[in-house]
Amino acid sequence: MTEQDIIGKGTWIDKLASELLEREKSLGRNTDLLRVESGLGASGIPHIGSLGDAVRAYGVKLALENLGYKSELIAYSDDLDGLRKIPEGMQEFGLEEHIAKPVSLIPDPYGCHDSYGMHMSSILLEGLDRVGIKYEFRRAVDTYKQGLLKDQIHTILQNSSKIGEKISELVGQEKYQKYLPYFPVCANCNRLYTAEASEYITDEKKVKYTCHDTEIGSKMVKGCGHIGEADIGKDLGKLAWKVEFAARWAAFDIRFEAYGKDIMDSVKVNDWVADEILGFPHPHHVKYEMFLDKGGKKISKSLGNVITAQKWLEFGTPKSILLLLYKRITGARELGFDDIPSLMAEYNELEDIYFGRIKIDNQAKLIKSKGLYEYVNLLNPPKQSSTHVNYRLVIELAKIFKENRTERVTKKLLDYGVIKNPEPEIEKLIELAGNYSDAFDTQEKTQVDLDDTVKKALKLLVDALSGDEELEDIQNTIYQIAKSNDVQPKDFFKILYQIILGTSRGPKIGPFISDIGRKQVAKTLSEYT
RNA sequence: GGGUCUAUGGCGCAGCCAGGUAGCGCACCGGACUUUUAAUCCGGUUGUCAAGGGUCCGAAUCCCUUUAGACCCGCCA
Repeated sequence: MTEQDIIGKGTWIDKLASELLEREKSLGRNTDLLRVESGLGASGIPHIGSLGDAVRAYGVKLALENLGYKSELIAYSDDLDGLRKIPEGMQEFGLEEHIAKPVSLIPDPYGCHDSYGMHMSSILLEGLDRVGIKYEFRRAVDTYKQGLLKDQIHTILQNSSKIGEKISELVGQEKYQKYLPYFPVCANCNRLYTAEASEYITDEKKVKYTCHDTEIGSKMVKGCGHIGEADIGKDLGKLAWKVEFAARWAAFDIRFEAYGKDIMDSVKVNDWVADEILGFPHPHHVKYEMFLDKGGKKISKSLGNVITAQKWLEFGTPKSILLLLYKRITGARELGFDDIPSLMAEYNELEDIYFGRIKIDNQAKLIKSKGLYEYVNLLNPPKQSSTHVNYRLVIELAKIFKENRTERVTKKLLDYGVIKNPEPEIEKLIELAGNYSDAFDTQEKTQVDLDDTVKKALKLLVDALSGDEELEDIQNTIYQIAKSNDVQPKDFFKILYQIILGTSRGPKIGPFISDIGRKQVAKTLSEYT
């Protein structure tokens, strides 16, 4: 790769943006405003994968702007979707009766938003705000209510048999050969999916339906038998996902949307509908893998193993999230909170590369790393490097100091010469690392094999440490005790580290013990004698 | 049935998506430092980068085929 080959900042985001531009040019489309979209689910607790969709779309927007174009991110909440499953941990809210209703018509069980759907969307939007992503928010409810998709729905329903056949051909799903790809909301019981769309009345632009029993997941949901008509210009129903994206892309003039592999089939169909039925060349896409948890299971929106942005931000910085999402897009990834420490370190490394403190010979890689750093800073990188403190070190320190943590850890960092002055950023880091160590400190009482001579030596040490008078030289005391009791000092130190830290090595132990507190250590050690 | 991803030294992984001498962590081994160690320093496993083929001056990286594993879709969203 030579210098002139590099596009933008040299990352996959730039490459994607340039592919998009090339496509737009060959289509001969107007490029005054290139809109990108991200869909937000509103029926479950939004996890980091949902956030990723929007964050990456925003990255593409930044890349387009960097290449000299105007762009905008639409964050679209699918809040006309029906509630299918009650999320884990939300059993006590009596949501059962709301199954199959649009999430925007279900009251917020927490009482803080206008609906269940808005509550869920807000969690995601707050996550976006906290990592610094800017977006234009739209809701399905408003979109339908205002009839913004009316023309597209009309065209789709007129061509429903053609679409039904194509769906069967493309993805093997045959249901739309029989039914319209439109789900009315039953006017009587407010449920979607139970109301089966049988006929489109073209002149009136209404869909005729009958509300009957249906199966959602493995559960039967009762219909009410109501027969009604839904006006497609209102929020009385919604398109099926297989055709809805296409309608939205055309109506909002969307030029880019990323998608997870779980909706690959829907995207395939929607692309065809956009191109062939609506005459709107579909947006450029990029597909990404789902995040899996450490067991290799899909992170489900309705299960308990949810990694939300909020939870992540208790342990890591916003930049650690952005780095995770911008460093690459391909590849299945198992993700857990234990990835946070290495991402924190990787950010510092990128910063060192950016500011020239780490040399990289390969020009292309250098540019790419710098580019990644800029994206993680949303193309607004700081003028100077921040103070780097090893996150893992702070976790270790936080494990030891549980009371007055900020002060005491700060003092240690000053002693080690890691920092020169206390800074608010460092305090924040201590808070994050502290949360991390509190949440994931699985350190149990280590099994240490002690013979009698060692026990005797330990006892002597405990006595010495428990005494009221200050010990001048704890280090030497330990050494003397070991020696005079026929214990190899080397082994004795090792045992102490194992008991106190759970490791076989550690800091110089004398000063360290006085840091933790003599009596505290004496108490810990006495459990082994 | 359809699709996607993954496969790299003993273990865990990075590098691949914009090709340019194969890396990191852990573990283990050898050496240096006569307890006084902030995760000490030096060296080490010569890795057929899953297998086979192709493109290229050059392939872990791009293309095709094969094998194994994982995941997604085939309700709905």
